[in-house]
Amino acid sequence: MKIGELSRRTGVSVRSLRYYEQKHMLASERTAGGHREYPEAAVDRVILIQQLFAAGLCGEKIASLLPCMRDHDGGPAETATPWLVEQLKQERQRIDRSIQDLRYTREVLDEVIAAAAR
Amino acid sequence: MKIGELSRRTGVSVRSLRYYEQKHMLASERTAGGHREYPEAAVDRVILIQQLFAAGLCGEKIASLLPCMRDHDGGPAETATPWLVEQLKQERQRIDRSIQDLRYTREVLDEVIAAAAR
DNA sequence: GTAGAATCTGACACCGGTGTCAGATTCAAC
DNA sequence: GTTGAATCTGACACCGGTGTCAGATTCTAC
Repeated sequence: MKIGELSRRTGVSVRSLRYYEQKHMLASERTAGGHREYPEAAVDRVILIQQLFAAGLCGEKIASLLPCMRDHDGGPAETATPWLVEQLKQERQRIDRSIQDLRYTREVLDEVIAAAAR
Repeated sequence: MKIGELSRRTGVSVRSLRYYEQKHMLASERTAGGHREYPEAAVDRVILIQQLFAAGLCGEKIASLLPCMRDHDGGPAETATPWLVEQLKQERQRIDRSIQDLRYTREVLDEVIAAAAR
């Protein structure tokens, strides 16, 4: 499919899709004239990328992480290098801390909301 | 205490402390010569601000939220306006979604880490 | 008083993902 | 063939919290 359709189907802007490609998170074939052509699987991949962004991973880490993930169509994929594993463990810690922060802040908000309802 | 000590005790840079004041998140008295002077309670407040930042709230929201929080020293504090309550509820939703995202991403990372350990 | 450390203000830069615009080219449908 | 929609590349801007630098002023300890 073309970039416009991928944008519509994922809700991600055309601009961002091009950016993902530039940062090696998303690949595309090209038509004779140079237009991008995506396989069906690109939809899931873009959604995945968004989710990783939402979790605070930077583009570079996502790019190195993606080839190590099992494509849901069963591609065996690469294995993470020791360096990458170390990075991912650190990300994992960061995520744990983030969840704690978010839980705490949610409690704080709930208190204020409850106080106002009284 | 002076700004340098507050910085040391909270781990937040002097620059950031001044920024918090500029954005009305943190108040200070001034000495005759214009230097900032903070009460003991500022330490907790700064830590709280950091936690709210970490949860993704922007400075403006934090500034409007803070006066509605009970100071742990028992100050009765203001009550949130209906507008603010609406904002906070939206933040709460965002936080819920973030937690979900983070949990999912953590699982993804764990899979990749586990695959590499094999 | 005086020196050195600390603080003051104001300005500019950065990051990284995204929006947006311009001008050129290609695609698709008639 | 022709034309309107879609796509291409490249560039510049934004946000918001923070780093950093410059030059002036104030504080603190001797």
